[in-house]
Amino acid sequence: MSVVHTYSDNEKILVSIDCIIFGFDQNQLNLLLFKRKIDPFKGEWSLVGSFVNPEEDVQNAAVRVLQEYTGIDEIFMEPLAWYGDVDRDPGGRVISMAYYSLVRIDESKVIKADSYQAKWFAIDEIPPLILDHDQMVQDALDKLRRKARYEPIGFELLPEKFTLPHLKRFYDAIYQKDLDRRNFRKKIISMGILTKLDEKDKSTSKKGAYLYQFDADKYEELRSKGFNFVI
Amino acid sequence: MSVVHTYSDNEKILVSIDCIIFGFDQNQLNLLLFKRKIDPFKGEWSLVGSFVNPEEDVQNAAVRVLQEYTGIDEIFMEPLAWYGDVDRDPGGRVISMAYYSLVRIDESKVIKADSYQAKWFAIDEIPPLILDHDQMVQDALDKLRRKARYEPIGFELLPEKFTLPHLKRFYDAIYQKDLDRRNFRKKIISMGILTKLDEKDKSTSKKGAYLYQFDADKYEELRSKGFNFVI
DNA sequence: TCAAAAGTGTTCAAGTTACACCCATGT
DNA sequence: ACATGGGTGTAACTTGAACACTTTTGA
Repeated sequence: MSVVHTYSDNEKILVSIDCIIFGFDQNQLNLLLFKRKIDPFKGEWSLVGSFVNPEEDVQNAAVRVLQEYTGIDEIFMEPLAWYGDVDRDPGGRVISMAYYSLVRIDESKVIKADSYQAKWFAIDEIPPLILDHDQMVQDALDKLRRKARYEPIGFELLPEKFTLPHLKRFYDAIYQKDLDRRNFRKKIISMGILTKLDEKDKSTSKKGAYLYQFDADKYEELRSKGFNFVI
Repeated sequence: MSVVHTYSDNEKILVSIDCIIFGFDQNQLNLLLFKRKIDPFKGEWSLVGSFVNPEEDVQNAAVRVLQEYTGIDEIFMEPLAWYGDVDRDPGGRVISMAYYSLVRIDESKVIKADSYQAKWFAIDEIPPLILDHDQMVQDALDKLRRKARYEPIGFELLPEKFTLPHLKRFYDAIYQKDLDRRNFRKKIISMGILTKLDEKDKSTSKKGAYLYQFDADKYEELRSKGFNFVI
């Protein structure tokens, strides 16, 4: 009994990955969508995805797709969920694994928007998507909201240098409410994971707001001592 | 261009599910393991699993396996993660999706322990497992610990009727520390999701401890009003 | 000079932690 | 009668929520 043939009685299935790509501009959470290039549903709005090759790790398929479509090398990406119902795709039996990823819109200019007909959509203006992609987006949003509370992943969506009002607008968007400016400041500053810079950003006010940077090393150091990020 | 043949250029892959089955006795978190019946690694300790049939939903494959091996119909089960590296299984390219599930040990007597050589292992006495099953167990443990804090899933592991000391022992085991008896009581009782019964359980003390039941309806009602379970 | 956003401190309520003694009962 | 685990209350502390005024500067 050869090992190689051990599993040969079992039937194989098509496997794909889909990527939910979030961005954040000054006020709004955004989602990157593409016009589908293959049938069925050719020309309709869709997440980006790809079939998984038998010779590549599932995760590599996602990295490959994200690089190809956003042009970004080091992209924040996490597994979300799989979608495995028999009839989820009228094109055939396909099990899809979804990754959500967070990108800085300002770094992703390299997206081949023209050739792929890619477009950023504000989160409350997303058009109907193919298959169960609406569900995937909803699941990704839920996960992002939950995760943003307990881990400093919001910084993945902001520019390297950001102002506290900008950061607050991110949490306002995530929570769909207006946090108290003073309490927010107090809390985030007291964590000691931000570095205040001497520069100001004047793009949203005359007075200008100080720029800050997220200190990932400091965060790791604190975390190893039991610190928990919570907003 | 027929829809059915749209995806036919792409290669299929073997897909399986694996189940991490947790139980809890009086003091210990336990894991149900089985001796593997097929090569490679025949006879070694393993999670239960199965290949996914092209005609069944992924989730149904997990339900099928859990029913078959534990004899329990309505089992608590949630998706955990997928494991998709090319070389994770020397028997062939197999992508596995793992579900973790919580069972009441007292309800699972029907497990066909003899024919399957199944055995409950205390969580700190788990033997080496095949493939990446050790990793799966670790991931499931992490998820269970995180989840047990914010959702009342601990009750899935306890008998229908349980004492507060018993419940506390569950959280002690999860957190690996000794919570304060009085504060624990105060907190869990004040949530208003437990029903106190008139019976006592004397199996662990002479005085006996009152039995309680989890009130799922009440919990749902409170949750819809914004209540958050946190221990 | 004024409109618009940025920055700052204090008070109060609520929740969490720490902690010590009595109760019931089987042996 | 005593050892063992079960049950209860209170005070100190920490954390989160609410809230108003001053500063800067471009137009």
